[in-house]
Amino acid sequence: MADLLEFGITAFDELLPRHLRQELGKAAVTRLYKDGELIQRRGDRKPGLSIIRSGAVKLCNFGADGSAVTTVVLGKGQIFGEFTLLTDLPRTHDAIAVGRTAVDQVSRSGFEDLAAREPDLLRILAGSTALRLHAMLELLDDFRRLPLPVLTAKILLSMSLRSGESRVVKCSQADLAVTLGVSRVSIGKVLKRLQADGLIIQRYGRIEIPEVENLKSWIAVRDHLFRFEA
Amino acid sequence: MADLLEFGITAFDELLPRHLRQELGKAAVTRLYKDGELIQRRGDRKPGLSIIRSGAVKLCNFGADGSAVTTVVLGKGQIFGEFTLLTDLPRTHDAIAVGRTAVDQVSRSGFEDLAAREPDLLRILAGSTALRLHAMLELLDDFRRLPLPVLTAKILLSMSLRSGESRVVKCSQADLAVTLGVSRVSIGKVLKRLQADGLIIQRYGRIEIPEVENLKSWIAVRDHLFRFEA
DNA sequence: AGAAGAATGCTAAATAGTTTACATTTCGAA
DNA sequence: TTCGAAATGTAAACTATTTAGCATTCTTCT
Repeated sequence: MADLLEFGITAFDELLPRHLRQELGKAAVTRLYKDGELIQRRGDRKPGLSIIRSGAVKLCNFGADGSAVTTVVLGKGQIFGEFTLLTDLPRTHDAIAVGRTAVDQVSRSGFEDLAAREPDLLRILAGSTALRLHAMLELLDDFRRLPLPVLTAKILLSMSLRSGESRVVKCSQADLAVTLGVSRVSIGKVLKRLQADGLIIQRYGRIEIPEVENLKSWIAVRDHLFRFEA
Repeated sequence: MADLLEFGITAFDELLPRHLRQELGKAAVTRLYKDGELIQRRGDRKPGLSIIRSGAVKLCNFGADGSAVTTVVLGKGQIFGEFTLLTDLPRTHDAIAVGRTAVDQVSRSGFEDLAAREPDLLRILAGSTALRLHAMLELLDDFRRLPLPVLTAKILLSMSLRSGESRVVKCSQADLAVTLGVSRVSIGKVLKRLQADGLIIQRYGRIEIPEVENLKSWIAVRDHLFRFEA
């Protein structure tokens, strides 16, 4: 499974100054999960903040009929559960470990105590949430506006920048299809076109981007709102 | 112009306790705008919080070629500009008044002063942002998963609940088309079907929903993730 | 009441995307 | 090294959506 969304957003943990990161670590209990293990269920009333230390976590919704939708996959340094601290909502998604995963759990009271001593904490949490909201607004615009090939290219670009190796995206066609909400056949056709234009190279279970700059300018020609600041 | 998105979300102003609302009012300068008047430009560096008192504000992005995309339309009690308080971002969108509009502007320093005296303020702002993020995550899921007729019905339902009269949505087919990112012809066909099923009545510049419950159950049959909590 | 502008209705041809089904390739584990 | 699972390639029939154009209806303003 590849990173699906929330690419290119500075992780919460990276926004924290060192001393806050340490304090938060003291207030946390680390738990390990195996691949596929359930971390929380939608509707759970145990409030708290969860910080991913290693591995990844996918947040899903399950329908009455058992069908599942993955809303987002979060990686190292990213958080979930902040809704339970800031609002009265229960856990809004099922959370499932992707690969071996370590998660720091900070209880509501642990968070409240620290936030009372360190007012910056709440501000950083709010800032992190605001950044994510901003990214989602832009992403939704893209989904509404852009034809599939351009949207695909843009998403691939984001994914490549988020991953360490900026030239390789680990992601199957099937994953991409789900992410973009289209069929695998359509994605196959689009990728074929992008490859024919020399923008990507298709591999087994991954996609290579030989020249990131070429991809950027290809997108820029087709998306008048494209700005590159990341 | 109709409300486009951000339906059904409790407005920031409604989350404030009375005394905070008053304090914030004292720190604010109210400005009036005519229909279509520019309130702010993307990239403006004047940080502050803007609270809509009456009328509406649309947030847009303009492309290099002059093309415009409306990201969201906000109504009474809703806010914008909070990104400039919580992050280092400049104003992220152009803001344009829709109809005669009054906006309270609270400067960054005004907000900071009040937030220092009233720690709840920041918490409520963070909660409001979190609620909006949550709504956006669900909305993006809907865009990816749902066939157009179901998505259309769901959006109409949200819009109807947000408006005072819950049985009427003021919205042209062209507005709806832009909101959903499809052509007007497609929307026309979808609405025709929904009308044939007795779920809506098309009028000139508005859509009526004779029985909200019928619409809900029609959606529930077609969207296994549909939950109605609002 | 009449005119103008806004919104809707409708059609036809072209394009895009889905579904289904199966063949082929790649990778990793036995 | 062989086998099986996962991923990709491809094709055909079908459905959905777009584009472009014009006719019609509704509303508002004068």
